Amino acid sequence: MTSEPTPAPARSDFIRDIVAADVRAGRAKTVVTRFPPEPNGYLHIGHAKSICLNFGIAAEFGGRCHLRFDDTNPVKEEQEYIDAIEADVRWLGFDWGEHLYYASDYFEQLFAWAVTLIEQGLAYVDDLTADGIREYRGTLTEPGRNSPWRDRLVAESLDLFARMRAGEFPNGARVVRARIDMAAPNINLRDPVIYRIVHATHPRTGDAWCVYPTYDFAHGQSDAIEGITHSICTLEFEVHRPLYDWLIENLPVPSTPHQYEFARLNLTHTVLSKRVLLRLVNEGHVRGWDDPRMPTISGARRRGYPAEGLRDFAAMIGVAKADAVVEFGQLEYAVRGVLNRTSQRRFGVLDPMKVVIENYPAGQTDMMTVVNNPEDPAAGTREVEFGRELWIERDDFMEEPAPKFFRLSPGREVRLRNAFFITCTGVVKDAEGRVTELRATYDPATRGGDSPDGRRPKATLHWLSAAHAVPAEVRLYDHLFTDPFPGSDGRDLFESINPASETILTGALVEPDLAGLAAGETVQFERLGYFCADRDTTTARPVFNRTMTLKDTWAKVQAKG
RNA sequence: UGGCGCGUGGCCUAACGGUAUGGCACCUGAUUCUGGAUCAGGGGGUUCUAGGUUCGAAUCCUAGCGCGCCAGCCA
Repeated sequence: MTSEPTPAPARSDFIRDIVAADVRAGRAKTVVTRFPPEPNGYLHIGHAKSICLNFGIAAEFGGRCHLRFDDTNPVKEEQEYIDAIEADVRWLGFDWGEHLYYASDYFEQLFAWAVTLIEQGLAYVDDLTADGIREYRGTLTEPGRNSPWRDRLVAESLDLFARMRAGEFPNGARVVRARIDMAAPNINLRDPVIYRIVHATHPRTGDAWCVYPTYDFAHGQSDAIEGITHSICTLEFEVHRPLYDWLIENLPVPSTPHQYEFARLNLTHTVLSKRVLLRLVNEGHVRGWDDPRMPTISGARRRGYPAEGLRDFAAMIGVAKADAVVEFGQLEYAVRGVLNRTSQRRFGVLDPMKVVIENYPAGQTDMMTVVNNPEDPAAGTREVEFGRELWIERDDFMEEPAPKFFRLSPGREVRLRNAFFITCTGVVKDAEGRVTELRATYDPATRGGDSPDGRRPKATLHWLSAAHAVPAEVRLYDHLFTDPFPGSDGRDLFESINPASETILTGALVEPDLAGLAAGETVQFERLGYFCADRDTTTARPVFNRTMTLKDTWAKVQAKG
């Protein structure tokens, strides 16, 4: 039996502490959270952190988590994004059950509540233009001034709001604003806009509306309608909380949700901003939202990151309020841990070099029994063809071995994994003097990879039978940005896009059965890393994405010089 | 500058007034048919600074410094 790795105990954090205290004190009978994406782009790893937090808390406290699309801005939102977001959340391993909602489901109620506010003198229709509103808003240091329309008759505002809805006015002609305090030190309280005119077709409501609530007016009220107890969002909304609370207090909403903020995720060597990601896609820097280099959930999936790895990562980095930039290596550590125990091993040679075993009979084929996954005995073994002509990795040979290089070189013996010991007896060179082929002898007594006399070569190499290996395309991936902090210090982040973020190898060779690997399946190419069949793969032309390399001590030794 | 928030080894994070936690990274050793994995051990922190309260401060108070967010009819 395999011992299941004990899942990291869900470490507590300040939000879980708050939820626990609320449950203990009876302030929340059932914990209800929500993940509220705007369908204006694909989800990224930062969203994964939020998804794990919201769904995780709901599960841990026996509550529920809603998936709610914050679709209040039809000019930026699309059905394609809605579909992709649902697929990504599901793939990540979470289930919202019956609780799929849209802010647009509440448009009628939201409109009615805006009317309520107007009736109470807590909101008004403003005829100022966008520029006008900006001028009246004041600055960080100077208070704003009241709009000339701030004290207009309630009846007049009501009439105008109805006509706004009826489509009598063009975009931007008027807005409705909450009537709070134009001198408030918190600018979000200086009569924030709660409704605006947008003549655009909404992905769900079509042309039913031409007035749409702003985020501030829609979010908290949607939370209240759904009975959300803990509305968890990122730090940039902290300054909106007083407005969130003001609206909940002044409206006859059915429940009293509270907002809590945590620090969004930042990762080195990449960018977690839908705006920037959209540009990378639109400007063709990548092949799409699910390009394996993208930090999107769909990109991670195509790259070969398992959902469990992303969840482990989220648990590992924790949740706090301090702005943080997590090293990319920590993500890789989490993902590699999952891949190590779940991936079957195979042989793949990225940069092939021919080896001829001179004392092995031509035309003969031997079947070697090879372990599929040393971490998982249940994965069993497979039979791999061995012959006189083999391929090994070019990097595994050095004519003049560097210090600490203990792979193959003339006169040296190494082990071919699960096969035989071979000794390099000679090299063949081309006109420029470059080694193109090796000659070797094998020791028949070492069949299977062990020597009866106890000899233990310092290196074990992966290999492929030249007569059986199949060609494959292998796509190597590296950081999307060379700069660990793209765009910091005012630099243009597009200038630090890594030109070598993708390297396509067309001359790689793999074990024959890999031609049939289904898209999305991951294997470890022994000694090289984890590779996943890309969705472009075909039996005739297998294509693999390198998810990530193995930890490489030799590379580290080399780097030190 | 006004408001809000945040500063704990290279990175992330814990501490809830009782003498700095854990993970990543790094180093060493063991083990190994992947220079992988695993196991064991190790180095590294004047907890941003300066005052104060207290028997005792990373925690509380004051001041300063640094960083982030807010002046969309984006979210």
